[in-house]
Amino acid sequence: MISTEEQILVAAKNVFHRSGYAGARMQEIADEAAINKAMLHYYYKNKQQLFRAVFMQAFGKLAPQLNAIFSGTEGIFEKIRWFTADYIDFVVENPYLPSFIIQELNNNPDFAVEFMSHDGKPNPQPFIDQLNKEIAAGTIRQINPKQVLLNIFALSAFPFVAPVMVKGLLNISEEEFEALMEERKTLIADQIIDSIKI
Amino acid sequence: MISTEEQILVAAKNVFHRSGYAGARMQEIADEAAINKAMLHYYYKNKQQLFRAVFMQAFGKLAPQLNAIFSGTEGIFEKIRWFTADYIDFVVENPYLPSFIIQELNNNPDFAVEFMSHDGKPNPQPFIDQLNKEIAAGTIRQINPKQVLLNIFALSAFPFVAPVMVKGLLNISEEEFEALMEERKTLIADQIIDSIKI
DNA sequence: AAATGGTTTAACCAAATGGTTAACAAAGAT
DNA sequence: ATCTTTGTTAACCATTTGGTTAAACCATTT
Repeated sequence: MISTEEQILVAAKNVFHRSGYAGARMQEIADEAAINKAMLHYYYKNKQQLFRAVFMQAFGKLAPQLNAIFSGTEGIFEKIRWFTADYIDFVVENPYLPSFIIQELNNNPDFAVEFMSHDGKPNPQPFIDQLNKEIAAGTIRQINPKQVLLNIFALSAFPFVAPVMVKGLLNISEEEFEALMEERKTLIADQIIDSIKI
Repeated sequence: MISTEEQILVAAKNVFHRSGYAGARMQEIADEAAINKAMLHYYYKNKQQLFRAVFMQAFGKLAPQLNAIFSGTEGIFEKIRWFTADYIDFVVENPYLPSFIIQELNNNPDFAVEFMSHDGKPNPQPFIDQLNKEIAAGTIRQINPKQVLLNIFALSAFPFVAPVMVKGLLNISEEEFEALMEERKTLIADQIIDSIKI
């Protein structure tokens, strides 16, 4: 049997991911957890605290993915291939995560700054240094490392951040979407590597 | 002197873009428009109607950008260079637009399907056909046109969809961000063209 | 100047919402 | 066995929120 506290967290995750902070209702979370609304406040002081727990858990899942590419010891091409495939695999299993995190960071500026100075925040500097070193050594093209990083994120994350728009515009079903994402795991890496290799 | 109805729309745009549908408060919109709350309901039946007006106006600004690349008569390379530069220029002036549209499409599934069957919805088929023709003619590489389209959107839009996350992770100021975007106007196009040209 | 019609306001209302309380049950601890 | 802590519930509360109403305002027409 799963503990009530965890039931709450699971329910809260579902509701917050589905509706965002402002759109989520405490009653809806209680219903989804099949418990009394008062229990929410027994385990978590208030909506903000509950949200914080959900958000931190969400980001806690994503952070290792980012740190892998930032701090690993592998070569750059290796890292890129590895990250894009891993990231897409992971996000297919947790489709609401990217849009949830990005939306809430956008909408709660005060929360965002507090969070951005947090310990768990991944630091891309090692990866940028690595790119600069390769550039200096002449092994890759002279491209702004921050642009490379941005491209990796953009190509990997965008379809999951804007799934409704993407499916709507491309006029594709959920299955076609997943097939596209599968194809993307190698396609993206190839394109990024092509864009930096000499 | 600007009409009250327009004052309301401007204020509503600001508040909705800032806080999203669920987070927006009618009182806040009234305050921002410096009018009585009852006026909102005099000109627009209710919150949903007001939101619809704002959303349609927002998408109405973005649609021409998309239709340009979808239905223009230019060559593909030309189109890509033109679109990326134009899109970034436009979005720098309207920074909240992409995240607003994508967020609301994600959060209001019923609204999304209704909207996706709307007339104004851009149709990418001509562009996809164009890519397929070039592939058949052997003038560009054999790449899934939908992936190309997705890449164009991802690379162009992502930084504006996740500005807080991007600025936070890359640890850059607003000015640096804008400089990056300026650089991106040509960089993105080069990369996409590189990825499809033989 | 009286009537007309659109516009604006202050006050009000019902429902929704986040949160609390007090009683009660279960489970350990003494 | 009894006391104490922890978990759970139903009822309740204060505030917020979207929305309404009726009266006042004001420009134009008659």
